[in-house]
Amino acid sequence: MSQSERSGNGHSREERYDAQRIEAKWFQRWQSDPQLYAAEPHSGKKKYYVLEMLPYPSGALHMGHVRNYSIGDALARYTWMNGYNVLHPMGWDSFGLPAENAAIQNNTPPKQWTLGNIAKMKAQMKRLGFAYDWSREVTTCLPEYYCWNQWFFLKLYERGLAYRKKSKVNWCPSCATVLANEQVLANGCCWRHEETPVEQRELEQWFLRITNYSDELLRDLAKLPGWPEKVVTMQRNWIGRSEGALVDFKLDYTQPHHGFGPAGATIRVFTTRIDTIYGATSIQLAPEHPIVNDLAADNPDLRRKVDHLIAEQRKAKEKGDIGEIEKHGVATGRYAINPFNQERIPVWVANYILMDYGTGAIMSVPAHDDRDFDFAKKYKLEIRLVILPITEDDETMAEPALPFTTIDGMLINSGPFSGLSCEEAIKKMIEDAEKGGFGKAAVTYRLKDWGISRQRYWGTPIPMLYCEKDGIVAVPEKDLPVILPESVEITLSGGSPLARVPEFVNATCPKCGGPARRETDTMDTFVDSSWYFYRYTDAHNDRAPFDSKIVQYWFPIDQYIGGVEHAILHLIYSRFWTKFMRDMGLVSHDEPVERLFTQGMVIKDGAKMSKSLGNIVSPDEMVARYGADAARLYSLFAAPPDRDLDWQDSGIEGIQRFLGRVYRFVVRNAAVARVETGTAREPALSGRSAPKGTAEQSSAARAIQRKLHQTIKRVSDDFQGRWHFNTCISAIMELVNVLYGSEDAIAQGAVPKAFLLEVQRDLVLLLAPFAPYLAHELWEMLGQKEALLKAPWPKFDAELAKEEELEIPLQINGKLRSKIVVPADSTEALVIERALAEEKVRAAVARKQIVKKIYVPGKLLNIVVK
RNA sequence: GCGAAAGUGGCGGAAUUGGCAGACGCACCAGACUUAGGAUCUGGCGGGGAAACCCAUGGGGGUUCGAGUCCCCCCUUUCGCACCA
Repeated sequence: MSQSERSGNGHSREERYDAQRIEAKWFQRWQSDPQLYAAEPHSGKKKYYVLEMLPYPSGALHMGHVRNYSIGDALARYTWMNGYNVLHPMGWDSFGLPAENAAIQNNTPPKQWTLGNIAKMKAQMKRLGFAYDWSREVTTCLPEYYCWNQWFFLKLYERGLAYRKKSKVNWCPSCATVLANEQVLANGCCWRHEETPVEQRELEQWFLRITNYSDELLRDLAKLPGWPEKVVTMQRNWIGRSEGALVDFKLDYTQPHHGFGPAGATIRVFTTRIDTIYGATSIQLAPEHPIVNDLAADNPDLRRKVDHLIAEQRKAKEKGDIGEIEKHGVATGRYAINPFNQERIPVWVANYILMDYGTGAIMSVPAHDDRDFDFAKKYKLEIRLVILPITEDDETMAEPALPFTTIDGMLINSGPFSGLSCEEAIKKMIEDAEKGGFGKAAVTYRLKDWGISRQRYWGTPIPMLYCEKDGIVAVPEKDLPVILPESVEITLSGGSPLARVPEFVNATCPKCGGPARRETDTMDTFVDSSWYFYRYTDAHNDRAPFDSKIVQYWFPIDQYIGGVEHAILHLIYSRFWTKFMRDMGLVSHDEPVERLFTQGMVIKDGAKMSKSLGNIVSPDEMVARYGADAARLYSLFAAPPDRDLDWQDSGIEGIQRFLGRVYRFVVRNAAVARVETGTAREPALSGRSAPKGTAEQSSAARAIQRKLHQTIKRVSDDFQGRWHFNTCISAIMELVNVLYGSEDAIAQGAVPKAFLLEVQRDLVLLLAPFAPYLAHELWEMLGQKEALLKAPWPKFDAELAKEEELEIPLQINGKLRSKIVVPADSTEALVIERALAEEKVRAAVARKQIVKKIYVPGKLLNIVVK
């Protein structure tokens, strides 16, 4: 076929790549087979659990979802093709505040709104061709699921891991509910209302004792080599373990007219540098420290100043520039005794001390701490040097620049401890403090217990009752689930909407049979997502959250894929939940997720897509214009998946063009190859049955074969390694370009037909994980009967991928001067001989002395001359 | 302030181990075809220069036969953490 015949009067109708027609056809077929993507319950195959983070059913998928699921779907399909029993489920994180907002705005019940959204998004996912096992779909807002949230809550309560306490909580006025610490942004605003400062309120709340697992959550990060370093670091920082000591400073009551108040006579400080304690020249208390209240009780002037500090701290916290505010404080006029040397040091209140870290009190050592140094300078407090740097020459030990904060030092001015290294001193001083009963080793954490009470309607009811006689009483397991009532008036003020539903609130105490009031708070939705991936393995179990034996088969999750924004919240709660379930005997592993992948954001014009910027790209529109395959392939092609992706409409057009090229090539060559191979006149080119170098193998055919196997390697390697699907898709494009470049040779019959069929088969197989619609269409066109979903992945043959000739760049003194083509098996001597015969090299080397010849086999030759 | 990642053509990006910088795609330019299409095919495309060549991976040094890649200093961007005692 000549070029003009091929493209002459435009493409005939069947040569046009009509994504909509193809995708509609396969969509229909796939819908008619609900078992298509089902995981096998009993299988001798190796299992593979690939999971994408379940979405919140907001109403429509966005491009971030498409990207996330395209990665997971490609992996699932690749894994199927490699013979695994694959679990690839999907579900809905469907409780949460937006449903209530929608209810208020549209007067639609949250359930109806949510289920409607789920239906819409599920249809979008199906249209995009994602291969989910829908028989395992999990919808967290349905009683079949949240029943088990309640069941777990009872188990936590039985084990003392759920408890109720009055505490200062983060209150978002916009959400009209409490937030977990993890849901408060660094700027002190709500994670969902980035402009709304979170307030502090005192409320009775339910907490989960995640801090029981602080150490294990930290330690087991070492068991997660398959997690991004970044996420591991974020979790480590979030847990914030800090090793040090608690030391008690007694208030000095030898001062006239002072007793002590309800907070006692002892100020307990936390320090990581007990070795510097002889340098402590003041005690600094957080403004909200209980002892401050006592000290200010009969001192209105101090009270006023302290209140000012509190207000200032709060304001800074709300503005988000805590850390930026200037350090200042106020002397209380009182003194405390350093238990090591009985020295009286002044007690201050300072705005840089936080009540919610450590003990809310520190010993201030200006010479060896940056902040204490600044503070002491400002208020002219004594700065006493107690640590010297260790130098080579002991004689000339110089005074360091202050503050000297490093721990590689030696103590001076520290009584019996002088002369010890810091490390030694820390050990010894803690021992002495323990012996003396005024201190001990201690570890503090930044991680706090997880407050899960939410004063909202659309969530899992907490299965607890309050009886006038028996107090707090758990709902008996047999009475679960506590059903969330459906006709509830929803407002965003006045506490939980459930409190206004008498049928819900009024209950009977299971202990005494008397009247009881039901808990009207619901659970944080992060409870739902902490264990949902276990439910997928046994989604219809109505006797237990899941069967442990089934979980045993599928867990851990082999690959979890989602956004890095869940690095702390969801991923730390999930780890906690797994450990708690392990301690219950429900599961036997320590960590739920073997490998984690965090994909980058999809942005447009350099900014995150958002309504206000008007730069939203709608998946529906992309699918309608270019097809699902193009949308998916582009989302993988435009950038490596771990980086942000800058969406460009012209880019997806290029992808559509590429799919068209593939389509047209197969349309032109499928039938030819099929018919001819039916007669088996020509040997297949590849495989061991066809010896290389036989006459039938034109150089064009060999070139195609070489490129094919190089492509198989590149694509396969990427699935095993870096997941740089952008480069493996470009590799497939290169293969297609080679096929186009060979069309004249094909037309002349220089490419054996059986091989032509095989190349097309492999091309389709390579494309199948990324563009399933087109791949299925072409697979059928090639006359393949086997199911493409589980057809074996093409095998890479290194022999067939080998180049016969190599182009060797020639450098003179490291500068590229020329290139020569040599047989691939050339010896170094031959390459050098040929290189020296090359004209440009001869000129460059003339009248010069060759100092050195560096040959990198198959790569390059560098001749060093003088 | 601390920690991490990144910085390469007009654009997205490639170069996985120190070995031809710019693969693949977009945009653009030219040509072909013409049932005139926002289709398809072919070719060109970092900068300078007629050419030989020279310059070029945020900037400056260094190591090396050879550096986008390794080392040191600096700049910028993004992300995370942040009075954490």
